[in-house]
Amino acid sequence: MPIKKTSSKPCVCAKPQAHRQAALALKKNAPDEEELYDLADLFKAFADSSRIKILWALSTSEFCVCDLADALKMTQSAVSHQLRLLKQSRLIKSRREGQSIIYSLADEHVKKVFSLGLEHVREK
Amino acid sequence: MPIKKTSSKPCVCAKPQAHRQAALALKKNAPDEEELYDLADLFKAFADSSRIKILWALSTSEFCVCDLADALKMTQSAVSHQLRLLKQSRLIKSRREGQSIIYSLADEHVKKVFSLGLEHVREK
DNA sequence: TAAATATATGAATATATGTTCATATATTAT
DNA sequence: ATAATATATGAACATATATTCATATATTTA
Repeated sequence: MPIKKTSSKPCVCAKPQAHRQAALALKKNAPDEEELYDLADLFKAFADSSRIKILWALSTSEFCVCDLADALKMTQSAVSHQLRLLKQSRLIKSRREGQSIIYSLADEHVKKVFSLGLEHVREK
Repeated sequence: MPIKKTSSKPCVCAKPQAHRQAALALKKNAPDEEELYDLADLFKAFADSSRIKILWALSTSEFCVCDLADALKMTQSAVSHQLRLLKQSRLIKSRREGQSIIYSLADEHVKKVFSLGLEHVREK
């Protein structure tokens, strides 16, 4: 990773005093660096329309891979790759059932995030 | 955009009947294609650690660009580029105040999404 | 008006990521 | 055991994107 150059010097902006105090408060109260990375990673899982579709489908019912592919008009391979990412993000879980692997949501968080997001999108 | 090949034929999976019905229900009740794209786009705005940091900062206080850069150890240019994306996503707003442009959250949705995400990340 | 400060932006670059293709692995049926 | 079916995965490719660098624009100050 390259070394990030910071801005050369603090600006003389409209609210220097207020911002200095706010910046200090930031450093004290902010979630630590790692937690913010995890948070960004969580949202990355939702940040692709293929995965959104998969998550939406799984929020209505569990599915095996090929039925997901069929319902979402995606190739089996593409679905499988995305399922792997979603599982790594702990958003979904799976179990084997004969030849099939059945995928489902890991918990209720996905539905909550989903509906909150939809709320925002629909407000406009 | 390339033509997506779908899986060649429906599988004979463990729960064909249940999944056929679920797939049909999906097509009837799913948010339309465009809405799902918008939803993915919304989460894309949260899906980068630089933007997450910016949003976190703005959830505690309004800031001008250079104070943001200073507080987050980013270059002024990088911050400005990201602020543009966040504004396009309607997550933040801005006003001019003298030489400075002051940025702040557009509404309470960001905080809600944020805290819901943190909840998930912290549960593990 | 000229200089200084704050912000925005286009081009270039490096990196990340989504899909495809080919193929490997695992389970079931014959 | 062999064939068929379901899923997973590595490599290659195309695209998206985050940052940097140089510079443009806008406001304030001298």
